[in-house]
Amino acid sequence: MSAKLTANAQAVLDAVRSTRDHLTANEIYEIVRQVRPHIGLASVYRILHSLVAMGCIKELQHTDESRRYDGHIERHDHAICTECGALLDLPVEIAIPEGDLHAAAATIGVELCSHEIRLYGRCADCNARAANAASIR
Amino acid sequence: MSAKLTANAQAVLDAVRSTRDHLTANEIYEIVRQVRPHIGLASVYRILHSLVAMGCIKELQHTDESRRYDGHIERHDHAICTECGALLDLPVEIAIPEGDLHAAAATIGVELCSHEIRLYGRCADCNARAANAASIR
DNA sequence: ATGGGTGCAAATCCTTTGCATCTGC
DNA sequence: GCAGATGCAAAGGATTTGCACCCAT
Repeated sequence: MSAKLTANAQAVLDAVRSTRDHLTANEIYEIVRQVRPHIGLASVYRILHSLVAMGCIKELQHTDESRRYDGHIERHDHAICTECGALLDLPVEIAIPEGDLHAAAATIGVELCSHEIRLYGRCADCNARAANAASIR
Repeated sequence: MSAKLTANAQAVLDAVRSTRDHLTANEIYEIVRQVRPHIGLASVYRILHSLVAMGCIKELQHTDESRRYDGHIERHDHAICTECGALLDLPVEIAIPEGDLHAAAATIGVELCSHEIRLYGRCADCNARAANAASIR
């Protein structure tokens, strides 16, 4: 792991940061390819891993689908659609007293370093789709 | 999907519920095999999917590793070790005002149905290991 | 020249599917 | 006898690895 990014690594990082979406390795590959046509998918994977290790980006877990990456490392929460599986960023922060978090972590001996809240429910798109389907019949 | 479980499905459900650990499909397969030696891995996968669809168990997303299953469907939070990746249940509930959750969900049009808090930090084992390594040198 | 980064292709791992058979009703 | 469940093997995808090559230092 070098402190300085290679051109490939820089391109990958830019791609991940270029959007608020959560991209898969493949999507990132496609984007980077426009700038560095010779890059291989394997290198994208290798670079993503090292960027995660360096803390430059975060790896997310997405229900059905494959691993996704998030270039926005400030703490933020997510909402996950129970219908289509979309993983959305929450633009607002949900506050929890630090003490509560630490106390909970302490019960199982975990040294707390960060946290995330995940909301589950039907996303706007799926709600619309459901409303639509209902009105048709 | 039948309302009544087949013997295979029952065995899978028992296996998932037999522990507070979060098992992978393979681990579940190994356990179920002791009771139903003829079951195939494919059936375990099929059964896990239908149990999830029926809401009997939950599917979790685990950073590095493969999909895992949780037989305890009451709402509970998790802690994830940033070192070894262990996914632990929190025995205590962290309270968040309902209103805050709904308000946050509303900002992106999500119809809230449940939520989960994830704590990130070093687990007890990894802490011990780190302390150990430090004392040796 | 040396070490790390890279591309390619092959390998691996997890999960799903096709299909013929078997089961309970 | 039928519909759904099952086992097996093969397919499918995503990710990783082996290896030779190339580049910057």
